[in-house]
Amino acid sequence: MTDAAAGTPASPPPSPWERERPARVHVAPARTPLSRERVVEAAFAVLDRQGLEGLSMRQVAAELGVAVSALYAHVGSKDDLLELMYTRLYDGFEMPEPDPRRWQEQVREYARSGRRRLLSHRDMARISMAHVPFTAELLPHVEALLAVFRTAGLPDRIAAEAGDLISTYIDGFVLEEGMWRDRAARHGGDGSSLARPDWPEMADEMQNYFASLPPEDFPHLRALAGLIVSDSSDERFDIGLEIILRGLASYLPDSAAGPDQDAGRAPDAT
Amino acid sequence: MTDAAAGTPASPPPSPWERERPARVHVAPARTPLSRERVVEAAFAVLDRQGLEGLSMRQVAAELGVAVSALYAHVGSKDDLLELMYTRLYDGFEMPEPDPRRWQEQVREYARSGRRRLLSHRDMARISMAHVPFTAELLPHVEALLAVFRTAGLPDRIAAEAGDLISTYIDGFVLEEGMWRDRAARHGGDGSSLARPDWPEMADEMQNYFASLPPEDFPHLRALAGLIVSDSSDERFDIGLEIILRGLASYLPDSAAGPDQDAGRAPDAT
DNA sequence: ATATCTTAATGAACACCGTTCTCCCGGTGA
DNA sequence: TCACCGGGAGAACGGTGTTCATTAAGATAT
Repeated sequence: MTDAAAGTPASPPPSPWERERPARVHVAPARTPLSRERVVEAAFAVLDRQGLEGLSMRQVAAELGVAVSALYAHVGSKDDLLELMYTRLYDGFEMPEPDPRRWQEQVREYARSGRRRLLSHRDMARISMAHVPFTAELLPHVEALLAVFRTAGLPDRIAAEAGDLISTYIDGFVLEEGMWRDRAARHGGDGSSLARPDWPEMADEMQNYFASLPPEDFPHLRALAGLIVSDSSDERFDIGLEIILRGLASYLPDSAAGPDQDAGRAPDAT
Repeated sequence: MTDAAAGTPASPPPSPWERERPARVHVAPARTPLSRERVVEAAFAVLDRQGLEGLSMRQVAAELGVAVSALYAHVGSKDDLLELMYTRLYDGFEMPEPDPRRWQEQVREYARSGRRRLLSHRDMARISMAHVPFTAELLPHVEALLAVFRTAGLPDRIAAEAGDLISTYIDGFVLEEGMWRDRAARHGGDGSSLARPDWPEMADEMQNYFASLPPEDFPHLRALAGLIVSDSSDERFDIGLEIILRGLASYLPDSAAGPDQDAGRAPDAT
């Protein structure tokens, strides 16, 4: 493409059997070296912009201005890349020093910050759901969480399940949040470049739909409609969390009489 | 659609947020009746044989000995097909008549049979996790579940969350089960046509791994290792379920004194 | 300075994927 | 009898993850 001069007889196009020599066009503007970290970073950029469906190796490569195959020198496979993204979610995740008197508040804090991290990247809950934290980098976090439960005095069988239980709850809750968000986006932004959430309108439609159900067949759904499509996801998250915490607390040896003083509603998350 | 579940309440009109399906199945088949039902059936066959990654329109078509494009006369899209599979999971799912005195046992039964259904098809939990039961066919089930919670006397805010909570728990638990199963299969059956689970060997390896962790850094993980990789998934499922049930029970107006007589450990003991 | 080795990036290729389009066959209603 | 039309066939389009041989560039050794 360099020599398209008009005056000189143009070279014929190369015959198919002779290998075309690129003649060193468009090379090397002294770019920063590609690294695993940069690949993961670009993957997050693509994920946030296009969602998990749009997260392809080619898109990541395009984000970096690099060939697709160059990525495989740093990540091994797409699954590998997703696992790196999953692991990176927990970078700098501070785990509490177990304090038996504050264990419920500590779990609350863990769960809320976990949800916050999941919400910080689009479709991140879907990625998290597909992975298990039993890798070398993540085991310390699991240990710290189990420490909270066990030093709180929970029986071993309960403590062992508690970790899975709240982790699954966090992932599942945020995943469902994302599904509603996507649905609302598809609802409002029809093919437009920018799909605005349009959540209030959709919540209204759902309310109307629930209200239109035959009252004799769906009394409870109608009664709870307002709470189910509640616009305050934070509150819903805290309620589910509290249910689990109360269930765990009931296994404390000294909890012969219901929830302790710390098991009330959370003081409204920010 | 011709044979709706007889025992369950009638399906309401489709909600506005669920995508409209062509639903052009009305012609009486004269010859080979390639029907929506047969497509879904073939999809399940492929799913069970090849897993979710191997479930492609082309594979389904091959299963039926038919061209790929023929499928689109009956299902509209792959997402549509997945939703049909998700919906079919609940076919013939009998929901209990709410009985305030047996509500915990009713929830236990619901959860266990839900898990059983999820386990009846490979990777089904992943499909279930990606969907929401607020479609016309599934709303009656949601209603019935909420009925159990509400007639049990749970406050509305709690009952509204309880449905999501245990549904998420069931899906999440089975999804994790499947992940371990896959990992074990990849572990033992290396490329072979038949990947045997080989679970005991992998459980041993995990035990060894946990045991090899530095005791001063991972005391709790080491202490709980045996319970975490327990070979009895049924028991683990029941324990997590019991935690949730106890948490819910704590919101009952008359539960000033901890768990009631029905909230003990599941009958199956270690 | 020259030759060699190493590393990372390239572009083409492969085998798939979901979806759509056109074409054609065969049974049905008039 | 004949036009019609729905359902299946087959090819095609643009996209996917991954692999391969080749090349450009830098470092090292002679």
